[in-house]
Amino acid sequence: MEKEFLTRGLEDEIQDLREMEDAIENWHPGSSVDCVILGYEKQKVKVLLLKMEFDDLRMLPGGMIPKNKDLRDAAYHVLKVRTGLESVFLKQFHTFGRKDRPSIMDNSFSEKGRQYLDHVKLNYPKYYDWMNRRYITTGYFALVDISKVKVEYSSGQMNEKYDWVAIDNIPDLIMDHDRIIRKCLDFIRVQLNYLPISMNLLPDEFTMKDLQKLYEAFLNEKLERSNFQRKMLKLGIFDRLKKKMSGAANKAPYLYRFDKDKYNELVKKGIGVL
Amino acid sequence: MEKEFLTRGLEDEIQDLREMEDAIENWHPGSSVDCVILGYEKQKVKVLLLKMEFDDLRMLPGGMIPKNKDLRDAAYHVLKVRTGLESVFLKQFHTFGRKDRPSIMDNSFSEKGRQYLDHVKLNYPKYYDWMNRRYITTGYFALVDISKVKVEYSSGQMNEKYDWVAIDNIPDLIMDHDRIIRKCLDFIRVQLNYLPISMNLLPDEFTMKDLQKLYEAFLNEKLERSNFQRKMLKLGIFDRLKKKMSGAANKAPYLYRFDKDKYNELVKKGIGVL
DNA sequence: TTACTATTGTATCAAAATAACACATTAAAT
DNA sequence: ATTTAATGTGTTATTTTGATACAATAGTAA
Repeated sequence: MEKEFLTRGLEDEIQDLREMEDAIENWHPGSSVDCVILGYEKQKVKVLLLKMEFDDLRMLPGGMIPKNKDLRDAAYHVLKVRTGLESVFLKQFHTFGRKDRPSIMDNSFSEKGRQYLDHVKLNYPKYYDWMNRRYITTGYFALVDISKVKVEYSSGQMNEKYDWVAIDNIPDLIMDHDRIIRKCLDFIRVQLNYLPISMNLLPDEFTMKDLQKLYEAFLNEKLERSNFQRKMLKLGIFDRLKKKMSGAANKAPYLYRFDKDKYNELVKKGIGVL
Repeated sequence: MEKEFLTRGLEDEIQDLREMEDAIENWHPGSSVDCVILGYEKQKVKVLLLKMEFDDLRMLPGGMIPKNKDLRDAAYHVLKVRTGLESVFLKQFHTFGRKDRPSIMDNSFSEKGRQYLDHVKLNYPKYYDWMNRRYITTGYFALVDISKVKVEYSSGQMNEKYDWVAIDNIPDLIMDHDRIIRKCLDFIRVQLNYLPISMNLLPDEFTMKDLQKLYEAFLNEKLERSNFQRKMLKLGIFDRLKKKMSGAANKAPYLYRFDKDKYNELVKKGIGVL
């Protein structure tokens, strides 16, 4: 019976669910974190979405709060489990606490999904009950370099696959995860000029054009090239390197590097966020 | 025994504590809200602080989250109970979730305070236990007109008196409430120009000088008078009224009124917050 | 080699926003 | 009527922003 829902093998799944049931008593009740992990690839801002193993539903990576862990560290843990990254930009942006926030069970599951849930309900009632409650979730967003991300085969649970999805093309998500992403992007847009987005989302060396495209992807509008360049350079947080061997038939652009020290000075002065 | 701690009378207190114990099962576990209720008086920004009945400790007004209420409405409820006001500006600013957030019991109580807590512990162990756990609290701030506030004799609990305290002179507070206030004020300072502070903190009619002093109180710096005036008028959200009969020996300043409709237009355009 | 192309780095100029200061106005005090 | 102190507004210089121009150059095609 169990086997047919379990692509990872019976033992693994039973092991995971048992561990979950045991872990429950070590979790802070009623609270969770969800992470909007953002990257940048092919001139698109993308968000890391998970896909449930037993259904086609997509979700943000999230997790519970261990009783002996800071809320922020719970978010960091999610990030590390999902991306393998540790010291990246991570920031709280909002806490979602509507009374009618749907639980993970409130989705329209496929036949297979429903069967899996019935299975869990029957065999792991404590875990099922725990998941089916109201949660107040705190949203964090992370800015990461996609090329450095190695998505681990994550700690069991109900999801497996993952995808980087462009923010202008988000599919249907479970619960209120679409709202969480929207709120996150609004938050970022408002304080874009005070965030070290190029430090995190771009590779170590990049051109002004790369930087501009990144801004345009977030703001969803075109910017004027020469004025943008002037503004960025005046910030004084970019180091200009040697020329780039651009394979294009035009003047080769300079490469730049984000200067963390100079950015930190701005943060100290109250400009910029960390 | 009970009487000696209870300034409000034995029956009231027992009634309250019993109600608390009964209410516990209707509260969302592990979460709370705290409200930084800000007003403006005598050219000072002030915050509403409560004082415990049985000790000299001060705290922010806060509360639990009823299971059938939105997080935001829980904050609204606190606001209404404490100020009698309903439709005022209220905004979430941060969620505090450190694992070592002190509980309300972790303060250095006076002899009287300790006796009271022992009393509660002995007679209302369920309530005592509930209060002594870890909470993840979400901070909201409200902007209110002090002159319109009528502090109700609040729903029991451990606090009674209240005070409007200038933000540049905050006394010691319980738990991490000082940190919550600091974070709140930082938040406000950053987006001061996008908040309708004059709508809420000032009386209906005010002078440019009043407005400037309010800004200066938040920013903690002097502003240049004529430039400030020009900037405010250009916003187009203030209606100029007749002259004021200022009792001072100088040219009488105009009175202004905050124009909610014009402000709402700005909000629609993405400028300003509601 | 040379001319051409597309894009870059920088300059220019007008418009708008900001900062510093000047000055005439006026309600109340004398 | 005169004085005083703060207000409403104006002026000027400085900085920032927006729009456009133009020379420089890596590659392409001849």
